[in-house]
Amino acid sequence: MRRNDKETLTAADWEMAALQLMAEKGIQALAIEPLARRMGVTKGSFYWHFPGREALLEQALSLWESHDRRNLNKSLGEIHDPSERLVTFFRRVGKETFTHEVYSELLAAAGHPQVEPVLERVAERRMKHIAVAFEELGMPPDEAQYRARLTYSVYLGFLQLQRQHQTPSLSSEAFEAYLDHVIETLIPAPEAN
Amino acid sequence: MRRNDKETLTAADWEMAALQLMAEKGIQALAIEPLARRMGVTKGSFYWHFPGREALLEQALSLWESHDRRNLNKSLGEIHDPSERLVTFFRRVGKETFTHEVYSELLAAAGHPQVEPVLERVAERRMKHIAVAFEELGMPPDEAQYRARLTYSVYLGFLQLQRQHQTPSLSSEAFEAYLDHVIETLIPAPEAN
DNA sequence: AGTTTTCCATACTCTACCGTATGGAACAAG
DNA sequence: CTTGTTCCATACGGTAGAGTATGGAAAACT
Repeated sequence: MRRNDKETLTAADWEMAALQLMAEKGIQALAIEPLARRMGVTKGSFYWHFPGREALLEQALSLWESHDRRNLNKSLGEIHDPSERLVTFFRRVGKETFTHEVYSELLAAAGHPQVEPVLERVAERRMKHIAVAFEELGMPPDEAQYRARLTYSVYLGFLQLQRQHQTPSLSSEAFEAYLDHVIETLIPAPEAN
Repeated sequence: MRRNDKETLTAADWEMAALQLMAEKGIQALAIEPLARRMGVTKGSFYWHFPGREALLEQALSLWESHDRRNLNKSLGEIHDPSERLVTFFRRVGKETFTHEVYSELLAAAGHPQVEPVLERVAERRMKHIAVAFEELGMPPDEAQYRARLTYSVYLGFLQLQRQHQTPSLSSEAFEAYLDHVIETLIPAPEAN
């Protein structure tokens, strides 16, 4: 029998704590000893659950990616109107804060050998998702793909500006006005066609 | 009299080499000892020219920012047609490779206390520049500002995708086609009005 | 009860870098 | 030629974190 109480830590606990730390201080701050201190234990614990830092990062990234994948398919997949689906995509930047904070830090670590493939897959999935929506709005496939890349770039750029504190507060009316402009510019009106 | 030959290093040499290293490996790789090794000297040299790592970074950032500022005012400022000016802004991503490589690495280091203010100023300057162009195209100030932010976000997102190797080669026709789409979507046609 | 796992603490070693202290070669100035 | 200045090398001490080795307490099993 395992001790399932909270007296002892599991590998999953370490992975969650790792994501938490990454969301706050970035991936370069993911170090074993500081993390252990934060969890009230020593690294002796860590090295029992994981062979090393690399493995922890690998698992944490994998955990995050599957969360993200589930979000994409479930939350966004259930919206039938493509126009509304695209709008929701932008609005989600404000919600799901944690997932976005992690993503934002991962973006800063592109070039890292373990992070790079994750970023590539996630961006690919999301852009395909967006391209489909534009096709459903009547765009030819080529244009839909370009528009999807453009749309996703806008999203990435917004995250970057957010990191630089150069974006209006997400719940302000300035943000809403900007969002309206973005939607108007990028998403074709459904009834004009 | 100073020895002006190449036997001895200057502070400017260190700053240039620092930018070079940052462009290649990122700002977190800017360490004194590795940099000194690269330059064929030891850190004894460095600590003669600079009080510490912070000062070097400060100077290097300042150097880069003034380069960037000059580029913005000179290269882009001389183009009178606002439409062409905006197009040129996007096309410059391919040229001026070094400046963009540095910028790309700086973006990854947003949140760094010394980097953050630089990024804010640069983005602010550029977005104002872009907003002016949109105003010259007949947009009301509010909309021009939104469109400028949107345009700059596209640019930032493109840089990010480039870091992830998810952008077509800059000299391919796929890139040209995408660029056409971006221009068509973001920049209002001059003769339609 | 005795033994075996499980989980973690402690105490090392090792590497990489920062910053300092000091000496010394080369050149300039007198 | 001597002296001072410029520029750099060498050697040292200090910090932070990675990974290893080992012991030990507590639970789980038999």
